[in-house]
Amino acid sequence: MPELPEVETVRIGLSRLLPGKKIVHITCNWPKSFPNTPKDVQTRLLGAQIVDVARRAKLLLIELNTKHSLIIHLKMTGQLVFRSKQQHFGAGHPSHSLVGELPDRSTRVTFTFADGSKLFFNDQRKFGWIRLLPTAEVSQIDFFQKVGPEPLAADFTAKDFALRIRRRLKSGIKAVLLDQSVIAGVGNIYADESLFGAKIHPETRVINLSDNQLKKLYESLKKVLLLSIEKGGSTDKNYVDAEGRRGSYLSFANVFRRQGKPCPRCGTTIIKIKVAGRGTHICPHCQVSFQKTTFTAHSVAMTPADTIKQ
DNA sequence: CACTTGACCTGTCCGC
DNA sequence: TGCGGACAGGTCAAGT
Repeated sequence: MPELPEVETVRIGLSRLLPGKKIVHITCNWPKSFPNTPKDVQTRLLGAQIVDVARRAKLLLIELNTKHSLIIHLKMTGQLVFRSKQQHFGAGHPSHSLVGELPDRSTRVTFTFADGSKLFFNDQRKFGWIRLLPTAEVSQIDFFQKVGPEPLAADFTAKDFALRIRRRLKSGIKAVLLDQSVIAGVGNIYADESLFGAKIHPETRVINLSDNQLKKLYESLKKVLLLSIEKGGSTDKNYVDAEGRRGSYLSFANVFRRQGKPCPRCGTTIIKIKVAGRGTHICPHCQVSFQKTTFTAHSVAMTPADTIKQ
């Protein structure tokens, strides 16, 4: 489930390994994973050298010296694993790698470089994709036209965050966090973790969130994203970094995949519910709805849905 | 407009 | 043991 921290971890690894590499060969056994025409590949990609590796939202951008870029979305089960010539022949794969000999059953695309090293695009569920585009056109694709700001950008303030979240006043806050056109890069794991950190129930309507709650959520979101990047992201089943290593954030997670276990703050058993069509993990004591926290004990507890109906 | 559902896919797990 | 079905969740498109 690569989200911002996982894609950023891959970017950090690839930006150390790939610049200067010259592409000499490409194979693809699932055309939907890399739908460019063979002619495009032949003229725009073979012989190209990698200049830089960048990230925007959950997308990786590999810039080439041919005024073209590769855009890669890992979706749920995508992996980009680099192997040097030594790792590939003779010495075997590195011992720290979670991934065995490559290519394997899930390998969709293989890039071979002039020095004999390789980059493998593995994707068990085939939802991910790679596309080749003129670099000048990258910012024009639909996704980049509508995607929201980077939550970790230095100039992205709590005020910016609140303004963007409040464009969806009637929606539940988790659905809004997951909406890539509001804020870039947040998926199921960091939505749950940031809401827990801010003590907000994921079904709370945005209209019922105070300035202070949104400020807390902004801080909580940035905190979990930064911690996860520090820990190399979250590996549930599939995710690995550019060298095939797992991320360890999930052992620091407070609620995600911890249903049945005690809340680290209050000890109440964490539960899993369904919100916005996603599995959602909450502490039912810490994360109560806005009304329940602001009305006195003897007043009638109203759910956010009740408020909307009135 | 906001929300839900289905599509894209495969591997895993659960119950029978 | 095998089989059907639910589930996992990023994004888009279509339907309510």
